[in-house]
Amino acid sequence: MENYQGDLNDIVPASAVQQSDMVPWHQQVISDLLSFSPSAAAMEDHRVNAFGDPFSTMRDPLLLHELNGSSAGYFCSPNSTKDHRMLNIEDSSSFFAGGLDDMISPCNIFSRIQISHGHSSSPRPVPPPPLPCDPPVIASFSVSPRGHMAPAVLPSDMLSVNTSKSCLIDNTTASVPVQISSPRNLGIKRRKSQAKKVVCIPAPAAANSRSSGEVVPSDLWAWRKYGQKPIKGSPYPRGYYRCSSSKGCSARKQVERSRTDPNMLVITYTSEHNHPWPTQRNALAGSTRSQPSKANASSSTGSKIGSPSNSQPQKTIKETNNNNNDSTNTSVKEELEIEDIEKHIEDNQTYIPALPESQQQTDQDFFADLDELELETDPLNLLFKDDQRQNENKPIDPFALFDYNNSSPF
DNA sequence: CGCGTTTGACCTGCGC
DNA sequence: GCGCAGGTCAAACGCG
Repeated sequence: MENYQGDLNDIVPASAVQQSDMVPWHQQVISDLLSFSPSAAAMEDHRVNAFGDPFSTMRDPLLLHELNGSSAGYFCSPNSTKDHRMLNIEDSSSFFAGGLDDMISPCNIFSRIQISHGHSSSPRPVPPPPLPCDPPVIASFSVSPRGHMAPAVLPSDMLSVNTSKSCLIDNTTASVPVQISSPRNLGIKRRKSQAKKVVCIPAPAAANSRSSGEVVPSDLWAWRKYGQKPIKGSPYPRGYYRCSSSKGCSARKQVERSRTDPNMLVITYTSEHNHPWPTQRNALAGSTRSQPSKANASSSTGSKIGSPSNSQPQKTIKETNNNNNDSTNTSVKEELEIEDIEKHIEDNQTYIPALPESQQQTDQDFFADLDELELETDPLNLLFKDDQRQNENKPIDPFALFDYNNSSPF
């Protein structure tokens, strides 16, 4: 945790993106995801060293931007440099003063998912040009070990401003765009100094809700709920999840609804995954059995909570590893990929790694399945489907990251 | 029977 | 040091 470089160092402006400028980001996202290989651990070290960000090792679909500089292409205009992803806390005042208005106005769909970067060290980002559009629906925060959260993009009604260190998600003071309170005025308590990443996403549709009414967007990781607590001042409880993909994984996330905008879910990621992200569908789906999906019913993963001694091998993980990783040769490949990625970064280009044939097959199956899901009523889905049609070689639905298997998150 | 969720109890950090 | 509130544990329960 000490490698975190400051309180709000990991603020990242979620640059507004102009769709026309974008390489199909979902393709890149998925490509990025699919590029994972067993020797990723080696890469993890590389990334940590390179960025000083433990979260850069995570392949969480909601955090997958961390992978490399090219990820800026997900949410940033190609004109932006990789430095634009970062914001130093020291410059936060000017950041909020001058850039927030711009930053909270991404209007295209790509900005609907905004993830904060843990990278730090760069000067104030250049705010993207304001775009006339509806209010953004995604807010992204990064929480430093001291619990300070930094907004990347926030719905204006979810922000208020104070003086400096932490940003409360659900402040209701709408008069000022952003509230930054003192570290002692944290909106989210934390047990210890622990790096967190906060992502706001639109709450999944009711189809994904549980009996309790809770909606839980799924991502590519398997999460197991281990607790739920009512949060003072919020009418909505907070759910506590831990990664069930791997029994040794310490990754956790908290899911709660925004107090000010019940349609928004605030997901706080804590700790990091210590294993490759699951690529197989049965591992991709959320671990909630109450969800309608049957296709991945066999995906029961993880150990029973409170039973770390569970010695039963995790079928999902084993399969994932077998499929993904064969590898003795991946190290070399990854090294090459890193170089390639870096080159793309320098060129401000989007890096789209080529997939091994076998992996492509698997992924195609996966996305082919996803494509069968009923998404026709979701404009976003339609949009992306359209995009897919236009890009035959990009059979990837970016919002599958939230597990369409369960429902459209939007 | 295995696995995930629920939920009350307990633990722990933080502010006063 | 105390109390509050967030975070975690783990037994009970439900579902397939």
